[in-house]
Amino acid sequence: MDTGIATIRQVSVDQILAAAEKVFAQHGFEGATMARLAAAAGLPKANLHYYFGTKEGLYRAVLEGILALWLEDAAAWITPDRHPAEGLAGYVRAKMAHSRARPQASRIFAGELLRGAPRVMHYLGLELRRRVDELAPVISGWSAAGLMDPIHPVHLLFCIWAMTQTYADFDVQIRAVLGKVALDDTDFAVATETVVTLVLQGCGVRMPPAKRRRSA
Amino acid sequence: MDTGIATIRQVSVDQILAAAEKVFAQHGFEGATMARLAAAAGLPKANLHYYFGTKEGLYRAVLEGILALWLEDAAAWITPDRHPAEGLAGYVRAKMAHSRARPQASRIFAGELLRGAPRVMHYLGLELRRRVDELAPVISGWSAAGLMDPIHPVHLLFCIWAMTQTYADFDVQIRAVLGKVALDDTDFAVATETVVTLVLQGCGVRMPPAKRRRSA
DNA sequence: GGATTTCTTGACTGATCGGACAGGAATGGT
DNA sequence: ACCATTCCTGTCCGATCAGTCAAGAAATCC
Repeated sequence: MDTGIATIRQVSVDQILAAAEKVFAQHGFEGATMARLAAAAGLPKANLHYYFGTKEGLYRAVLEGILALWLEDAAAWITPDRHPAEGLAGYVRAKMAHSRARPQASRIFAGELLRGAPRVMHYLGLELRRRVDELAPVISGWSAAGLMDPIHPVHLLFCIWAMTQTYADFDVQIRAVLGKVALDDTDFAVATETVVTLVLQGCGVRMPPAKRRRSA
Repeated sequence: MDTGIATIRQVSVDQILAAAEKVFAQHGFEGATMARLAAAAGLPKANLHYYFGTKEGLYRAVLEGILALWLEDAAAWITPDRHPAEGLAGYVRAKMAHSRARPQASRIFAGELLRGAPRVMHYLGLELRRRVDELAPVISGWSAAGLMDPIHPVHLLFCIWAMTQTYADFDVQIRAVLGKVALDDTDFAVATETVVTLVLQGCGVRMPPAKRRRSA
């Protein structure tokens, strides 16, 4: 229990969580039934109740896994020691990669927000806000140092989140408009560069003083 | 029936649709129950079935009303005869105003997209795509005329939609981070100017040749 | 003012939901 | 070999769901 070599438990739990991420992303909390969640996990329905108690317990477990994964990029890239050209571009690229690799996670979070976040309100008001309060001064500092235009740092974050996550949340729309069954490497590269350009130029980021550069 | 002075019908239908927009926006399609929809409309449950047949019929009616309202701004602002500084800024401002005035409509649409648009797929692939195919050349034309940087016009639209609609769809998140119960005029003004700046500067829009200007 | 259509309503139904539970199977420690 | 714990699963249950229905009330038409 403490020592926890609960291999069977670990495997089953992971199996259920992975399946639940897909099902909840596709059907939402109310639309997902325990029967479907169980079928997706390849386990009897009662097993899900055995490991997670209730449907909401399972949902929260999925969300918590996502949220833990959710707040890494910003803190890693938006730091005072970086030039904004590096920090903002790196952050946008990381989030875009994230949108491509795990779109379902993003969609579950989006669905929760759409409904007013009834199950993660505490997180929004506390944890997320605390994180933003750490990021905003960094961006303001860049502006004050003359490395970029003065811009409202929090609204800039909202805009970055919106642009990057739209490629995960609303990808049906994007695929429909582009007339593609799935977005390929090129599509994502173009999208990423568009967002990076909008952010860097939009914030009037001056170019950094000639460090190492990758080929275009 | 044809001549249609069906006043009672008209009133009831509008009443139900208005209530349904709120309920569907808050709870989603699966989460909204006919009982709750009826309660919000102040009518017995059976009345909703009398006028709309099924729950999905009501939902589609709500969505269609939204979609009709949805595609006006772009065609009005993104036109070849405008300078991009005027067209893009005007479009962004219009969409931001929209996000503030009718956030619930935006949320229903967003919820539908999140789930893969099972009920409006035809619209995405046909109507929306057709509209975008009309808008993209206008933007490309602006770039070709040297009025702004060359940028992928469709991805630019995706980004504009994302940024403007995030203030409707995810306003819980925004309110939580800003620590506000509701966004006031100032908040929305700052948000709007942030988005306008990101778009105009981000696209490298040259300033138009000295027309009338408002004070800053 | 009687007939006819439109509208309203509470009561009902079959299906499905989340969840409970008890007992059987497998596992692991000794 | 034994036992205790963990894990698995078919079956059941009360609640709630979308949708039905028949009969009453209101409005409309001739």
